[in-house]
Amino acid sequence: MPKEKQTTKKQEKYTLILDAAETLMKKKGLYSLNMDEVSYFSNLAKGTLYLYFRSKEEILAALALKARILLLAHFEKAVLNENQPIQQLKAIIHANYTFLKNNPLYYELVSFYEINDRETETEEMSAVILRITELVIGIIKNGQLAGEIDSRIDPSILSFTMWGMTVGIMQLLKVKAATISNHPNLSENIVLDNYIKVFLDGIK
Amino acid sequence: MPKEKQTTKKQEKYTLILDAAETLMKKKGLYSLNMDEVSYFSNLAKGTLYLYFRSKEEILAALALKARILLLAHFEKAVLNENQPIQQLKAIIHANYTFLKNNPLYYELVSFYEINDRETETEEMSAVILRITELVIGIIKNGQLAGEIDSRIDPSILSFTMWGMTVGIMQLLKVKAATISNHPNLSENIVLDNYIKVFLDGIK
Amino acid sequence: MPKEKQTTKKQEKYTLILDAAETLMKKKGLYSLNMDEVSYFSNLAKGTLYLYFRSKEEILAALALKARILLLAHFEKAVLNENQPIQQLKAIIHANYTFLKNNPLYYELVSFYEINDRETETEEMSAVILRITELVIGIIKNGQLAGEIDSRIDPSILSFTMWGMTVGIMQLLKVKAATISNHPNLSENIVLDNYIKVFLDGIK
Amino acid sequence: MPKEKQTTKKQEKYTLILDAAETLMKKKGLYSLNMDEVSYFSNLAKGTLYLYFRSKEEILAALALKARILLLAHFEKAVLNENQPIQQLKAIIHANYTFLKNNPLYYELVSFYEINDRETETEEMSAVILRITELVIGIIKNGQLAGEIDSRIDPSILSFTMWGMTVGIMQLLKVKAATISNHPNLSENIVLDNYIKVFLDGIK
DNA sequence: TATGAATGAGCGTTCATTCAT
DNA sequence: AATGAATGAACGCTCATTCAT
Repeated sequence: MPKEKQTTKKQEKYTLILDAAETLMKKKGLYSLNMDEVSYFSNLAKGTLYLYFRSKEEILAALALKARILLLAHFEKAVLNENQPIQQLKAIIHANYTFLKNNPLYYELVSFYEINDRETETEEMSAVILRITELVIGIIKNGQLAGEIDSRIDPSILSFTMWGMTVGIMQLLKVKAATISNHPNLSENIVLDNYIKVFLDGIK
Repeated sequence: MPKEKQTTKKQEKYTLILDAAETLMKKKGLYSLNMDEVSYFSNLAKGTLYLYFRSKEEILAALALKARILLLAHFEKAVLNENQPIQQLKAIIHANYTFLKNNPLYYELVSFYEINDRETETEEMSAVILRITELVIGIIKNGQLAGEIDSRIDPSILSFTMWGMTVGIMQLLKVKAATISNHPNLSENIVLDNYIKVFLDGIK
Repeated sequence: MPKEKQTTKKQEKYTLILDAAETLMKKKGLYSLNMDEVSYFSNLAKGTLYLYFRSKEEILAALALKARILLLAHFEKAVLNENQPIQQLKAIIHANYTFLKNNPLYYELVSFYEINDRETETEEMSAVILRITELVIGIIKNGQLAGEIDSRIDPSILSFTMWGMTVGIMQLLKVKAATISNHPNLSENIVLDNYIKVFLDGIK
Repeated sequence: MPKEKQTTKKQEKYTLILDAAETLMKKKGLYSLNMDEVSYFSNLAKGTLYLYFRSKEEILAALALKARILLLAHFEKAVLNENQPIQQLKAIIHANYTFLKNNPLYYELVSFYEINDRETETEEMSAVILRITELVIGIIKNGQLAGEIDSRIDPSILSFTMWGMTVGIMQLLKVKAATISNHPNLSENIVLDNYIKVFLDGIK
C-alpha cells in the first residue's frame, strides 16, 4: 500500500475519533466525555484510540485547536465584509458572539483553554491565537493610520486587551443568560452593544 | 457546657474543614479536592465532614461565598480611599487585580461560579454579587451626576458590562502570565493600565 | 419521684421511639428506616434511642411484636363474630386479608419475621404466634367435634398448615397485585375466595 | 483467536462471577453479598465485574433466573415420572420441597423475587414462571378431563392459588424448621403431607 | 495496526453505634 | 437519664490507561 494511502487512512481514523468526541460533547457537555463512549461511537476499539491520541487530554486539545481555527476563519470572513477598521473590529466582536451562539461547544473549548492553564497547550494552538492577534493588530494599525483609533495605544497591547474583554463579555452572556432575560431593561444584544460602544469609544 | 461555647466549637470545626479544603485546593487546584484528603488534613473522620456540610459541593460553595465576601470587602475598602467616581472605578479594577494576585484560589472560586452555571449557587451567594453590582452602580451614577461619565449609558448595564470585561481581563492576566512576561513590550501592569484607559475613555 | 411515675415516663419514651419508627416506615418502607430519622422524629437524641433499645434491630422486633399482637386481636374479634367453626376459619382468613390491606406495614413486619429467620425473635414474639395457633387449633377441634372438619387431621398440624398457606396467599396477593388486576378473569377477591374454597373443601 | 473461543472465554468469566457470588451467598446469606468480595473470590478486579454485569442487582437477577430455570427443570422432571394428574401435582409439591432442601439459596432467590416486587425482574425471568404456571395449568386441565379435579374451578386461578400456598408452606418449613423438629408430633414431612392432603382433597 | 478484556485506585456518601460530657 | 458530636468501615460504581494477542 502506498504511503500516501496509509496516511490518508490514518487521517480518517483520527477524524473519526475527533468526530465521535465532538458529537458526544455536544450531547453531554465538555466534562463528561469518556473514552468508552468515544470508542463506541467511533466504532474503534478503546486501545485504538490510544494509537492516535496519547491521552484523553490530547483529544480535547485537538478539538480545542479545531475550535480556534474555526474561530479564526470566522473572524477573517467577518473582517473581509467590512472596509473600515472600526467596522471591522465591530464585526469581529459580533462574529465572536454569533460563534458562541452557533457553536457553544467550540466556544466552550476555546474558553476552556483560555481560562485554565493547560499544560497540553501546544505551539500549534498558540499559533492560531497569534494569528487572531495579528489579524486584530493589523486592523488596529490601519485604524490608527486612518486616524480612527488613538495612535498612542500600542496595537499589540490593545489587541491583547480586546481579546480578554471580549472573552469576558461572552462568558457573561453565556452564564448570565437567565439573569439577562429576566431583567426588564436587559437583553443580550443590549449588553453586547453597550460593550461595543464602550470599547470603541475607549479607543478613539 | 453553655450553648454559646458549643456554638463556638461547632463554628471552629466548620472553619477547620474549610481551612483544610482551602489548603488542599491551594496545593492541588480547585478540581482535585477530595473528601478523603479533607478528612485527613482536618484530622476529622470522613463522616464528620458530613455533619457540617451536606456534600463536597457545599464545601466548594462555602469557600466561593467566602471568596466573594472578601472580594466585596476589598472593593469597598478600595472605594473608600477615593473621592472621585472615576478614581473609584479605577480603584475597583486595581483591587480586583491585587485580589487575584494575592488570593489566586479565591479568585478562581469567584470565576468558577461566574463561568459555570452551578445549581448550588445560593441566594446568599448571589446577594454578594448584587452588592458588588450595586456598589458599582452607585459610583457610576455619581460619575454621571458629576458629568464624568456619559449619562446616556444605563448604569446597571454598564455595571454588568464592566464586570464581564474585568473578569475577562483578569483571566487573561492569569492564563497568559507566561506569554506576557516573555513579551518585550508587555507586562501585566501595562495590559491592566491599558484596559483601564480604554474602559474609562469609553465611558466618558 | 415515685418509681411508678418514672416507669410511666420511661414507657412514654419507649412508645415515642416506636411511634416515630412506625411513621417513618409507613412513609419510606421497612428497609429504609434509619436511626437518624428516628431520632429526629421522636425529638430524642440519637444516644437516647440506645437507652431504650439495644439496637435498631430491637426496634424492628418491637414493632413486629406489636404487629403480631394486633393481628391476634384482629383474629380474635373476627372469631367472636361467628358461631360456626367453618365460618370462623373463613373469618380468620378474611381478617388476615383485611389486616394486610389496612396495615400493609404491620403485615410486612409479620411476614418479615415469618420469612427470615431473625435471631432476634424473642419468646414473647413466639408466644403471640402460639396464641394464634391455639386459637385456630381450638376452632379446628370444635369443627371436628361438630363433624364439619375431617377428624383424622391433627389439629395442631392443620393449624400450622393453614398459617403457612394463608401467609403464602397473602404474599401472592401483595406481590402480584399488578398481575392480578391486569388479568381479565382475575381479581384479588376471586383468588382469595378460591383459596378459601379449596382450603375448606380440603379439610372437610 | 476464533470468535467461538472468545465467546467461550467470555462465558467462562460470566460463570466465574456467578459462581463466586453464589458461593458467597451460600456462606453469608442473600443480603450480605458485596462486590468487593465477589471480586476477591472470583480473582477478578472489581472493574471487571462490571464488564459482565451492569450492577450488583444484575448478578442477583442472573442467579434468580438460574434458580427459576432449575426449579422449572425439577418440576418438569417430576411430572414426567408420573402419569396421573393428581400424582403429578403431588410430585410438583414434593419437587418443590426437595429443591428447597437441596438448594436453599436457590429457593431463597426464587422467593426473594416472588416476595419483593423487584423492578429488575426481566421478561426472561417472568417467562420461566409462566412456563411453570402453564405446566401446572396443563395438569389441572388433564385432571378435570379425567374427572379427578373439580371442573368448576378455573385452572389458571387454581394454578395461581397453588403457587401461593406452596411457596407459603415452603417458607414455613424453612423458617420454622427448629420449631417443627422440637415438636413431638411434628416433622417437616408430616406438615408437607398434610398440606398435600388438604390441597388435593380441596380440589377434588 | 488493531483489539478489547482487564485493571484498580479512586470517589462521594451513608449510617449504626459509641462515649465524653 | 440524656445528649449529640464523632466515628470509620462499608458500599456500589467509574474510567483512563495498559497490554497480551
